[in-house]
Parts: sequence; C-alpha cells; structure tokens
Amino acid sequence: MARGKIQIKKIENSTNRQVTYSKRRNGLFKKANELTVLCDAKVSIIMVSCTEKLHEYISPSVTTKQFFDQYQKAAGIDLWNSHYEKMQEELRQLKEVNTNLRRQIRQRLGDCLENIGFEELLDLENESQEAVCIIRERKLKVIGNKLETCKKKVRSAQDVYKKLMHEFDIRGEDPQYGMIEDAGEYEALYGYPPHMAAAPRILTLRLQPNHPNDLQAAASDLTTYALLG
Amino acid sequence: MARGKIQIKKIENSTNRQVTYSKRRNGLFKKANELTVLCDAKVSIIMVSCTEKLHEYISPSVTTKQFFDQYQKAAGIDLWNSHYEKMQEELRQLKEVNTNLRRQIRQRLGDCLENIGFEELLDLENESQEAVCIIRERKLKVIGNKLETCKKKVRSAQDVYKKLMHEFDIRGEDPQYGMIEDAGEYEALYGYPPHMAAAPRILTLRLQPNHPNDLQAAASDLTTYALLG
DNA sequence: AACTATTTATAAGA
DNA sequence: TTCTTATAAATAGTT
Repeated sequence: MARGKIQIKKIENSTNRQVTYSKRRNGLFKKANELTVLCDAKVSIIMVSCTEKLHEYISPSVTTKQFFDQYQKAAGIDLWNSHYEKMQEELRQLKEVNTNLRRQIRQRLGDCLENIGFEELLDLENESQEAVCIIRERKLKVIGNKLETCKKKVRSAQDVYKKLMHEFDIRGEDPQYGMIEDAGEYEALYGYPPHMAAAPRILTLRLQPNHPNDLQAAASDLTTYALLG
Repeated sequence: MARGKIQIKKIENSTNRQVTYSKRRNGLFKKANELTVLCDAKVSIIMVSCTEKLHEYISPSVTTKQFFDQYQKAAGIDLWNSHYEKMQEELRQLKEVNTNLRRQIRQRLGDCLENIGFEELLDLENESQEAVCIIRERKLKVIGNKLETCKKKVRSAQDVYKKLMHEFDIRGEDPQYGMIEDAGEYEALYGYPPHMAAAPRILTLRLQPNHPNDLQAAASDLTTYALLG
C-alpha cells in the first residue's frame, strides 16, 4: 500500500513474505491495542506464521485463559468437551467396576446372597471354604514362625543369663564389684554393645521363675502369644 | 487518523465509541485477512466489546479449536489443566480404591496373605468362616425351596395322573374315545388351560415308572437335583 | 532497520 | 447506519 499497489495473494518470495508478515503483524497488534484503549474492548490475537512461529496479542486487562473461557461461554461451544469425554467414560467404567467389586466382597462376607444363582452359590461356598483353609494354614504358619522366634529369644536370653551367672560367680570371689559400672567389658566378652548387654541381664533376672508373662516380655512383638494356649 | 489526529485514550462519548469500535473492528479483520493471504499465516482474533458483545475472525484454513490446541502446544501451557485436575484426582482415587478392593478380594480368596498382619489374619479367618456358614445356610434354604417346588410339581402331576386314569376308566366303558381331541373339557375339570393340561398328561405317562430322571423333567428348572443326593 | 512515495484506514461530518 | 472526504497512518519497495 505504498510505492505501488499490491495484489492480495500469497507473496511467493519467501524473504519478502517474512518481512511483510513481520511488518503487518506489528501493524495489526498496534491497531488492536488502539482499539483496546479507544473502545474499552478486549482483544486477543493469536497468529501462526507459515514457519509455524506463534505470536500473540492480548489486551492488558485480560488473560488468554479468560478469553477462551469467555469465548466458549458466548459461542456456546464447549471446546474442552472432547477432552472430557474420554475421562468421563473412564470414570464411569471405574465406578461400575468398583460397584461390582464391592458387591463381590459383600457376597464373600455373606451379604446380598438373595439374587445369586444356585450354581454361583455353590462356587462361592467352595471358594470361601477353600479360602478359609488357606487362611488357616497361613495363620498356623505365622504362629509357628512366631513360636520359633520366641524360642530362639528365650534360648539366647538363657544363654546370656548362664554366662552372666558364671561371670558373677567368678567376680563373687573378687571383693571388687565393678561389674555393673564397667559394662564396657561385656561387649568384648559376649559381642553385645553395652546398651544391649544391659537389657538381657535384667531380663534374665526376671526369667528365672520362667513364667509365660516373662516370655512375652522377651518377645514383645508376639502380642498374640495368649492365642497359642 | 483522518480529519484530525486523535489521542489514543478511551472515547468517552458512548455512541462515538461504538462507531469507532465497529469501524476499526472491520479494519482489523480486513488486515488480518490480508495477512492470512499474503503471508500464508493463520490468524485468530477474538474481540469483546465494552458491551460484552463478542466478534471473531479466524483464517479460513483453520478452526478456533485447532487454534487453541496449537496455541497451547506452542506456548507450553495447558489451559485445560484446571478443568482436568479435579477429574484426574477423582480418577486416581477411584483407581486406588479399586486396587484395594481387588486386594481385599484376593485375600478373601486366600491369595496375598504374606504381607498381612496377624490380627488381620485372624479377623479374616473369622469373617471367612462366618461367611461360609451364611453361604451354606443360604444354599440349604435354596435347596429346600427347590425341593418343595419339586414335591409340589410331583404331587400335582400325580394328581392329574390319577384323575386322568379315573377319567380313562369311565371312558373305557364308553365306546367313544373322544378324550384327546376334546381337551377343552379338562380346563373346566382341573383348572388348567388346554395347552397346559396337555403337558402334564404326557408327563404322567412317563411318570409311571417313577424314575428320578423323570422328576427332573417334571421340574426342569431344578438342574441341581443331582446334588441333593 | 530506515526511508518515502503511495495506498489504505478512518474521524468527523452529512 | 452508511457515505463522503480530508487527513492520519500503514506499508511496499528501495536503500
């Protein structure tokens, strides 16, 4: 529009096109800004050049997000919808699966058996009975393990007790009772760090009567000991 | 930009502002279109006037949706994100619940008992055992119902049979054997519609040897009859 | 990026 | 609103 009129058709010369794009882009943005100020309007311009470069003008008072939202509202188009649909379907399916799983659990707990077929009922009974057996086996195994651990601890404690008593007898002949204060010595003797060596010693004193309660104290994690009886 | 320079500031006269908005909007859109053609670019302009009216220009080759997508990609912004977040959180939670439910079911089937606490194991055993009892009771009740139904059908069949035999005896004295063709008569006699009365009649003939297989035929829905043995 | 002849846009008025 | 037109602004081609 200067130094000669031009045809409005694609500029074939690439450099020329690039220059024109740049110049006119600035012109467009300037006009957009003038419009914004003069008319108190909100304008959003997004441009993508043929080289896929993106440029944007947005009126100072708004964000692009606000613009998109406003556009959708005004145009009555929900641009996010296609994005949503997939998720919504996924949500629906998950909820359904969830409901089925819950019903299954309830059935396995003995609820909601009214609307179940007879064959299914029989399967359910067999499965449940089998599960009870497996669970019971597992329980016995766990109890066995705990018992074993407990025995080991007791043995170990008794061992320490014997050695301590032996030591006590030796020292008993010595008039100097430096044993308790001089705990450091036991580390070398029994392989326990001093703070651990102290505990078994106290324990062994309580172990003497050999009460079940003391066993429990020895293996504090065996809270279910009482169940073994 | 004509007949006198203007200051780029809000036009206070409302009518004037409206007119300018309209004129300049056309100008902007014209420029945008020229840019689209000249430079092979893609342009999106969305405008909202101070009266909240929305106008849009979009290059012919694209849709606004494509533009938004392209914009997001280029700008590295996910404008849908805030919309997604809620759903994504919901999805995540549902999946978690789902996983838990599945694990629970597996445990109730006797799988995955390794990482379960001892107390829980005991609870699981009790619950499962109780469930087995409930399921077994339910099974017995269903069997009882079916047996009852079966008995009723047999009784009914026998009843029909007896009456038929009685009728047969009477007719036997009569030389005219109109019985089979004249099924309508039985409706009044036994309260069966003709098409139903026919079936029991055939059945009774087969019932005579009193085989279990025939009982099953009599109560075709009792497919589990064999299990009663 | 700067210049400038010319085209285009448009403010004000009808 | 649209048309007109004087004038401001934009810009194509050039340097």
